[in-house]
Amino acid sequence: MAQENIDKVNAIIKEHDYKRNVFASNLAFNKRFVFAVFLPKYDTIEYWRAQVQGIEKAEEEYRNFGVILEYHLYDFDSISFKEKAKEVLKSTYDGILFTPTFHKESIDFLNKCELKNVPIVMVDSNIETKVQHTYIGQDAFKSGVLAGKLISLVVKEEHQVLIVKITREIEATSVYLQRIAGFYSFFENNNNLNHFKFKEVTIKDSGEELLTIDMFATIQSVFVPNSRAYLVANFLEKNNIIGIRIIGYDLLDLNKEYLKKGMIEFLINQKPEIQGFTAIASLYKQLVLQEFVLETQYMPLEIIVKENLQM
Amino acid sequence: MAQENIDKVNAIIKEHDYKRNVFASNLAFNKRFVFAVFLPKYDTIEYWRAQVQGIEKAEEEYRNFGVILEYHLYDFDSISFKEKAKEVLKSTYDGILFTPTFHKESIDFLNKCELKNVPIVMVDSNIETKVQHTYIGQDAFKSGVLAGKLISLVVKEEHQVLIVKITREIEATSVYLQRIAGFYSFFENNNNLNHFKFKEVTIKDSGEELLTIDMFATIQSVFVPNSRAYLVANFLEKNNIIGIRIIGYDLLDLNKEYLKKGMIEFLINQKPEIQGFTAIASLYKQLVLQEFVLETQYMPLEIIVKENLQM
DNA sequence: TTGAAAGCGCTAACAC
DNA sequence: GTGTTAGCGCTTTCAA
Repeated sequence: MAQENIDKVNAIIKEHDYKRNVFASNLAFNKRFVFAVFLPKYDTIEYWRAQVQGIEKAEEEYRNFGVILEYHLYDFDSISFKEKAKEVLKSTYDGILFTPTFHKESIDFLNKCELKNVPIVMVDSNIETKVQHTYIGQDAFKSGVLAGKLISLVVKEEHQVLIVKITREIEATSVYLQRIAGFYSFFENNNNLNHFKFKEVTIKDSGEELLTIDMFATIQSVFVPNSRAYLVANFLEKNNIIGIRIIGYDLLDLNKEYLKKGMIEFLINQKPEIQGFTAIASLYKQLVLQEFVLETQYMPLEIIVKENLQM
Repeated sequence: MAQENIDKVNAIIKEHDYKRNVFASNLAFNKRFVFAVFLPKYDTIEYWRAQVQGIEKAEEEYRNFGVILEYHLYDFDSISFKEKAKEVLKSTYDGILFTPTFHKESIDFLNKCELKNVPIVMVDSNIETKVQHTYIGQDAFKSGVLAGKLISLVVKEEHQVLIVKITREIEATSVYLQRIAGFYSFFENNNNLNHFKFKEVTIKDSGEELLTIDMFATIQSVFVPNSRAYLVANFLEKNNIIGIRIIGYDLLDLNKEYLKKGMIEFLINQKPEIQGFTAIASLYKQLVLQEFVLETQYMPLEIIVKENLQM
């Protein structure tokens, strides 16, 4: 058809506000949409279990609409990651849901995806790349700023904050570093808060036994920039240290327990279930409904205290 | 067909995990679903504007699926309410979205709806009735408890809280009364918090001019159990009274402004857009997808401070 | 490049 | 009560 006529048709379509009938279209199209879910194994990591719960909810909701998911879940090491990446690339998918757990390997994976021209949705943490993709997750820096604010609310005069970094990853791009940066920036930008002092400790490999009573000697509050707040709470509880306010991240069962007990004051939730659900929904909208979707969807930063914790 | 055969067919359906093809089904059914939106006029009340924004988003999302909305919006008085109620009942709708603004009139409306056997979704506040319906909204009592907690966090030793009731409704079932009940209950259940004293003032008709400087003489914090926190913030700002923490409800533009300025400390958000969206989605799921939906969906209680306010 | 026709899986109307 | 069939609006295929 000549371009001229295409334009004419489009004009008429627009004029009459014609909308394709989704039912007829998809019935005739008669296609299944198969998405790859390429994530860490969730049976070992509670955070990812929540993401997958959201994904499964979406799977159920969209199953009738021809959406099928195939899971490729790796152990939390780069070798397993690369293995599964190969698997994903071998098959032909209509869309890919993925999180950049290992930086270099992820870049590599994305570049290979680009060649196959498959829509990609990235969850949990973003990555700098020219490869076109949708991001659904938190704004880590801002969540650190929020943590700073929350600490500042419960203040007494002289106040010392301990930042406890408990981590096994050594990635320089890690989310928790952005959170800490945001945390400090809050106090820098509010210089009426100069009665705050900070101390940092770093503990490798989730080893609670590396915490010592000395660390908490002059401390009024603790900031744990990842999901391990329960380790600190547990330590303080065991050693009968009271009156220290803990702020942490993520609604893990253990964190929730200490929140209920009052040992943890605040948790910032990044809504992993919603992330997972939204990610699949985003692929569904792009492919099944052929709708335009936003490139970046930041999750709202949810403040959870004992009183608004959902069971 | 004999019951025996029905059972057989159902057994086979189950065995083969047969799922009706939604596309084919709705294409053949070839029906439009028309829902009535029966709410207060949103051009005068910002809270309802947000609800309607969510409704419109759902309208757009589901338009392709045969969903059509018809709006019946009333002025905030019972005469207008009754008028529009009559309108709604005259037409034939596949579903009704509604909020019980006026108690007696709402009961009446619900009873008449029941005769027509139309699915009803109620938003914002619930009502005790035997008429089958879905409720989507907040847990007002719990939100009051949460407000209590938040006040307790920012405490100094001797602390006096002023509860400012600014309202035009006199309904005994009003949401704000449940919030106040929840608020007090928080302090009753935490009797280590007995250094809190409370004072109440009631102001009719959103009249800011009825606030006086005396009211705030010995006050460290203010609880406004509805969306009028901005009136108090404005008064304090004009009179140069500083150091009083305000906690209120709802992300109205004015409230947000004072939150940004630091004049309001906390806002509890009941997510009106999400309520509106969810309400339409619920009708859609019941009718178009013929799915089972939950009878009650409480919105999460969202704590908003300056640092996690979304623009 | 264009036109005609089959058929996607289901519902509703109709005939038996 | 049961079986048959047209047709919903679109995509794809095949023929011209």
